[in-house]
Amino acid sequence: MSDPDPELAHVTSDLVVLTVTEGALHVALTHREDPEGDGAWSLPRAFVRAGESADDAAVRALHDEVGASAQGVTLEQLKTYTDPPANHVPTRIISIAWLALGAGPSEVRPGPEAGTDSHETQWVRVEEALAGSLDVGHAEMLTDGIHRAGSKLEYTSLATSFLGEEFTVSELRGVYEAVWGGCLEPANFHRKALSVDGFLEATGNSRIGRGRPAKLYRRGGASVIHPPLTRAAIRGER
Amino acid sequence: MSDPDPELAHVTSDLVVLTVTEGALHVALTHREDPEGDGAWSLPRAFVRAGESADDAAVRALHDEVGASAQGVTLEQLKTYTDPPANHVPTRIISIAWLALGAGPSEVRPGPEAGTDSHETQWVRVEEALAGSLDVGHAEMLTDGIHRAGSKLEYTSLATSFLGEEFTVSELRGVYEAVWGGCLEPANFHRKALSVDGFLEATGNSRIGRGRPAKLYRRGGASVIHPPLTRAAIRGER
DNA sequence: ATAATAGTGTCTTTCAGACAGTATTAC
DNA sequence: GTAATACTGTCTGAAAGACACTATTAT
Repeated sequence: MSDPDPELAHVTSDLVVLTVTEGALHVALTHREDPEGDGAWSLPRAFVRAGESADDAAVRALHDEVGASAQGVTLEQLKTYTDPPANHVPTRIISIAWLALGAGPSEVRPGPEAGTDSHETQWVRVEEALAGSLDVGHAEMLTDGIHRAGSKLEYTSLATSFLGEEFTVSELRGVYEAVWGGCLEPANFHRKALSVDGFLEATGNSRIGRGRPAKLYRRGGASVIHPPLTRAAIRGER
Repeated sequence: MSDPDPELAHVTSDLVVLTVTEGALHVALTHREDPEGDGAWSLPRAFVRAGESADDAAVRALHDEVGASAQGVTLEQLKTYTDPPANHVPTRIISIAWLALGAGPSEVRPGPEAGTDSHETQWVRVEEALAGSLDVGHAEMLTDGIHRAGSKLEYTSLATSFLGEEFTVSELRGVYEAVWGGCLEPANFHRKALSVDGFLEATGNSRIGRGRPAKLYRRGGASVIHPPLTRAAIRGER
């Protein structure tokens, strides 16, 4: 491994933090206040410090910039991005992208006076985020994260990470519909979701709404869904 | 993103190069000749140089250490490893692991006199590689790579990457059996593999063997298998 | 009652998996 | 012929998807 020109680089952990609110998939973005006014949006990120692993940095970014603890948050490495090789920055930065699910937006945006420093993190609909001006490379990370989340919904119990302690089958279906971007047959989804061993666990409680009250469930012990909930069942636009 | 202590690191691309020979899954390993005699085995790797992307380094490692061109080789990023944070090396090294499929062992081991420098790369059965003394972290990369390859066989046409230009359905089945570590019902596999649109394309040729000659196929245009070839069909030991 | 949502019954079709049976070669 | 491998036919059971139907609330 004789190598004439190995390069030194800074390393960051960049987070694709996804959540489902109001039936739509949202991503956490930070707004860097550019002095020139036209500040860009970017994913929450943190440099990997000495003695720290990339995981540690990801957890730190989650805490400092999103204001969420790593408790109950699914954190999974997505991919590492090394392009562009050199812009005009003195040292190269390589970015390890992470997918974070389960950091709900309830804690964020505590009001104008509560913020200690400027973690101006906002939850933006993913379509808007992709249409707007994201930092270089961050759009790719976001689409990669959405695709990964979509795949994992099929064969893992990941969808429950988007929800609170107790949830209804409809709310669970809403997660699938938001991430996959389509409609699912409520009746078939209901049967299917309950048929998977260890996916859902009845709590005995109910939630009243506009129609018949829905039973509440918590996530079960299973992490793999078999047979999978296939994306093929999506119908129509939304 | 005020960060008090961002660390500089070297970056390497480490390759998990898998192939199927003699019905068994093999991995390419390089033997570093340690002066103390007891040299360790490690995955082929290359430092990411200035102006180079991690992909470039992976391709270079594939060429220099495995002696394969990137032509026809499926190269896919696996994961980035940042532990251990600091051993006694002055600068930290973070490793981007890649999965490489399709670099057959036919070109390697050109005989003792042909090697320019010591790319003493050998193909080792994965069970042996995992049992032996791999470099720190490389065992984890190898198991991650095997798992990833196994998953991708289910829903992509990746298996054909392990084979040459023309192959029989039995040879294809052999790939699945080697990677998944089990037996598949030949009759059902045959029907299933041929039923997937765009997976296999008949060439019209045949290969004679011990029994009835088998028709030859080349890979078709499809990259996704639907419905998937499920691992659930594995039976028995081998 | 009506609307709305939750949940069940049931029918059809598709497909996986088992395995019997046929085809084509080498010996 | 036998052995061996390639391939086809057919049966069965499980599950997906469609959709009609019942259940339970708010208004």
